[in-house]
Amino acid sequence: MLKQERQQKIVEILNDEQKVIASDLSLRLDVSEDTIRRDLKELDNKGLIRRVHSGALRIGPPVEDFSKRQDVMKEAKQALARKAIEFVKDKMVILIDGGTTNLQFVNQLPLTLKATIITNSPPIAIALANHNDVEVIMLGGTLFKESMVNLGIETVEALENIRADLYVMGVHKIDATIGISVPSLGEASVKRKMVAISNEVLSMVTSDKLNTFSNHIVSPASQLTYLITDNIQPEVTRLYDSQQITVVND
Amino acid sequence: MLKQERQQKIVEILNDEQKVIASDLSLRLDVSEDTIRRDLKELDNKGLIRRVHSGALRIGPPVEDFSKRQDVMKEAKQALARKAIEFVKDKMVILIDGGTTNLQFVNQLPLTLKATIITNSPPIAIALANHNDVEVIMLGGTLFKESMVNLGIETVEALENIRADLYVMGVHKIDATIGISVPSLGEASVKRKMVAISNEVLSMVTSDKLNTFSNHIVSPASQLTYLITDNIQPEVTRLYDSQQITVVND
DNA sequence: ACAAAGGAGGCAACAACATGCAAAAACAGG
DNA sequence: CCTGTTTTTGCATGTTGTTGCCTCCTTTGT
Repeated sequence: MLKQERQQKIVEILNDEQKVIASDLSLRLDVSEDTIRRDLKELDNKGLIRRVHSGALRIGPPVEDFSKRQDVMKEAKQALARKAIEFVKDKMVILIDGGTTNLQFVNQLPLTLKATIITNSPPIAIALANHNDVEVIMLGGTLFKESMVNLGIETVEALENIRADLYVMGVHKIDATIGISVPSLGEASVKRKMVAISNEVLSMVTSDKLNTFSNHIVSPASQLTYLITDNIQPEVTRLYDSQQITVVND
Repeated sequence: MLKQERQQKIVEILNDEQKVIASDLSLRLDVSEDTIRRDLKELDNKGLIRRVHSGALRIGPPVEDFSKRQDVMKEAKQALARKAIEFVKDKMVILIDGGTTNLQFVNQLPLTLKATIITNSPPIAIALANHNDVEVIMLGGTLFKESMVNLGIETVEALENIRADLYVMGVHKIDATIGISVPSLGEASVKRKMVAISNEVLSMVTSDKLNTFSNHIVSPASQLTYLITDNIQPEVTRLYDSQQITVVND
């Protein structure tokens, strides 16, 4: 039995029975109590359950869908996504394009979120299928299979009639002076348009992508409103700060 | 076995079983675990699956009833799909909308197929991610989560400029005299448009859908070019045959 | 306060993983 | 048809993740 599977089961049990005892789980799931405790600790850290002595309690009335919250990403990326979530408010119109980090981001969105989400990435759309109060608008185009996003003039044209509160941009490469760049022309033009029609732009960037660049420039870094990163070097922060970008570190 | 083929299979298995273990896949697909891991990594990067330690998880699970329908009459649907494949030739422009039967259909398409496939269903687009010689064009719209298709005026408008050789229509209900009908208005208008711009129309219909109808009529049955069914009653066949529809039974 | 149960942290065993490399297969161009 | 190149694969290497056990500490209930 997979670890994730086991943790999912714990949450499910907790949804039915509202309290859970570690020693009991150990028998039911056929692992040691130590493992159960570690599971409970992890789930508590994610905010999915509330740990108490001898077991755990259900966190609240809303039934959490666990499958949307699996921990697959590296600690760094998880932290980034969690930070980014804070900038999302109900009733927003949010534009999201592709990328693994963005996918993790939508997986972290609360199921109770009420919003309109516009995306050109089929995997992102599917990941939002369980969010009942999110209206998903899919942008058409030619499927670019490398990164699973729809691109093309149709995509750009469809964006003409749209205004978004927040654009969550997937970033391949970023350099404080050169700007944000991608390896393909099609992606660049769509992203550029998305920046143009959005009030604020947010990007989650792991530190390995900082200070790198590719051949197609999307926009200067200064177009970013929020830069979520796990970088700790203060000079990098200053570099972006000086461009009026809100930098969020861990 | 080709790499693409293998990855395709992994996604399929994951659709059925919602979890997958690397060592298990290694046996089932008869390649080393290293290769499986590389596959999982690639698929994860594309956002098609979610990697976890020791295996991978399905990205969904998609909408509850959508995934439930997956199992129902699966055998029958696969059989129909196999029959339908014969009508697909290289270089065709094929229009496909949603539905589990249609999903089975694209899963059966040979990886070597060279074609343009236009769809308003994100799961269908994703299922085609490994077909290197298929250009996938995704139609935008508002995601209708019940059946996982994009609908709306944008969708209909995008179809204006398109002509297709073959439309593979997902059918909820069909009656020889009443025609083809669906439960929602949005679906009806998109399907109607799709019929209008396609040279030929093919539908796979399991026998339980024959002689049933819903409230929104798409078109008379006579619009169908091919009707693939597992029905064995000759009088039903005659009924459709008399409308110049090519009926294919098992 | 004391005994019993629960929990934290360290450790070892084992499984799963990433990476580099070389052989084999598929491919492209002449 | 042959040759050089790229892709794919399996293996060997060292690394990381997961689990159970152990010890020592903390909480709980009486």
